[in-house]
Amino acid sequence: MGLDAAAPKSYIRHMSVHKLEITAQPREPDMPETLGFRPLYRQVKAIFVRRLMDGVWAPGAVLPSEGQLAAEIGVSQGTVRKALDELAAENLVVRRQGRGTFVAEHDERRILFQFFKLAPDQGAPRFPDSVVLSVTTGPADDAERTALDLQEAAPITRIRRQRSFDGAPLIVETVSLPQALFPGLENGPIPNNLYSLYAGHYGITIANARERLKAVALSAKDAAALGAAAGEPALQIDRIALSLDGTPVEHRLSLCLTQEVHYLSDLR
Amino acid sequence: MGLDAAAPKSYIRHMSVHKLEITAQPREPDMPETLGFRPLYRQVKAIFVRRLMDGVWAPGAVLPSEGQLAAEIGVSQGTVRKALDELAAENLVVRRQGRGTFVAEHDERRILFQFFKLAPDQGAPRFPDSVVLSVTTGPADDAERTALDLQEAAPITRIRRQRSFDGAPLIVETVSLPQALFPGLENGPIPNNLYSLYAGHYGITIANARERLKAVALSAKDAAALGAAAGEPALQIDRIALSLDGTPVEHRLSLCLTQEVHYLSDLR
DNA sequence: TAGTGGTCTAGACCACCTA
DNA sequence: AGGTGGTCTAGACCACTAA
Repeated sequence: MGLDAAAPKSYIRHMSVHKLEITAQPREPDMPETLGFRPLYRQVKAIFVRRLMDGVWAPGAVLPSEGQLAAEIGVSQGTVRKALDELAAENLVVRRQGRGTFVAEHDERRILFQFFKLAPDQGAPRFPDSVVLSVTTGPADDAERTALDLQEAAPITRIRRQRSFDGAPLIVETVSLPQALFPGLENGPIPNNLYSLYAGHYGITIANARERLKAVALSAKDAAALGAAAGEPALQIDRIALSLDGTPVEHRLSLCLTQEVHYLSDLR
Repeated sequence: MGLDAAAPKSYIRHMSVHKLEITAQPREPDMPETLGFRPLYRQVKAIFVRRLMDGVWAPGAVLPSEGQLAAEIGVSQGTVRKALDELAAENLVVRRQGRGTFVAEHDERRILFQFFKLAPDQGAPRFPDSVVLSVTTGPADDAERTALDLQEAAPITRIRRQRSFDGAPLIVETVSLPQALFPGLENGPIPNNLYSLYAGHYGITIANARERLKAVALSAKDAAALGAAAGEPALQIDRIALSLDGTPVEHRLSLCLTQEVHYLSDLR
């Protein structure tokens, strides 16, 4: 690690005191001097993200106070603050006035807020029940290779499950995971909250995801899993979930009956 | 207007100099003193939003510099900056280093980025062509009354149109608008970019929107407008668009064929 | 009461743009 | 060259929480 040489001269005096190396990166003469400019607070943020990835700061844990971090890294509290603010904006960290800054957890509250966009037409959003239909392994198919950015035929673990509200089938989905990242997952029990499992058991934090939605007609097989008629319209959700460093680590193809439920998208 | 009395005592000295009144709001004795606390920068932000609503700052215009605004209002540049940063985060304002801060416009670029989430499976996102099928007026139906938070039977203008990529029908939608807010709209020409019309002709800025998605089977009428078969699955998008002050001003019900197109939702 | 994050200020300097 | 937003610092005080 180490902070860029892009830090302005006037701070060098200050920075020369702290523990981080100033890695002098010589620039190409014909490159504008500012092309590689990265603000200090982003470098500090990168240090923090690294600590999250490495498990130095585990989910639920309290971070050191802003003042302590500032002193440790050798920057002002305002710079630490700006770095933490960005992490909070990305839901990687939760700040609570008077208490401290905590590493975000994948509890049901967060998942409901960030990752589960299906809500009942009437009533409050809630977490569905899950029944695992099968857990299988095999080489990645084309869709999985594209989604997960994998080499040909990389081994994949697939979880197929049905999810429901009060016993009424709602979703049938297939979750595809690279075995290299989740070894042995196919042998253990599969909890309802997968992201909590990824974090707790494999040290992989899902940071964000991208979903592509289509309306499709149910196949006979999917219809059977949902107790619906083949050909019935269903909402298809194709999700790619990314870890802290932006690597795609999960592909999920969900089919949802939307008679009494909708997908909520806030355009801000 | 005027800033809260909640401003800390140490700033009163400073604030007594500037032009804004300090409206003393007496508190209930049993209420915690901090319940009504609103940071200075949010009060400043509210002043700016008001100027956007009143058209003092029109779409595309340059705002005064941070320093000028700070001097005018009588707060520090940092406080103005924090207010503008939030407006930029809400896409109400665009900041460009070295140039200035501009009022956001509803040009195609912004709409594509913020409001139009349908993208071709292959190729770059783009704006569809539109053909107006009908413009009608009438009393609000139940769905419109709920969506637009209207009195019973408030008059509504409805625009029904078909949208397509390269002549291939993609969307058939009905846009419902309160006539009170958009008088005479039913008589004029209907441009492809409605939000630009709202802003330019009626001074109404769409700030954000909420969409609810379902998969449905096409009715015979909608299928005809799309050149598709009745019963075919379609993505139904139910949008409520809100103006700067949070008032719902537009309801839009769209039906989309998603064979070669998907709805993109980023989970962050 | 002590400690945390949140707000606010003041001032310096940097990166970027226009002219 | 001059102006704009962007970064960084230093220090004070406020709001909130827990012991």
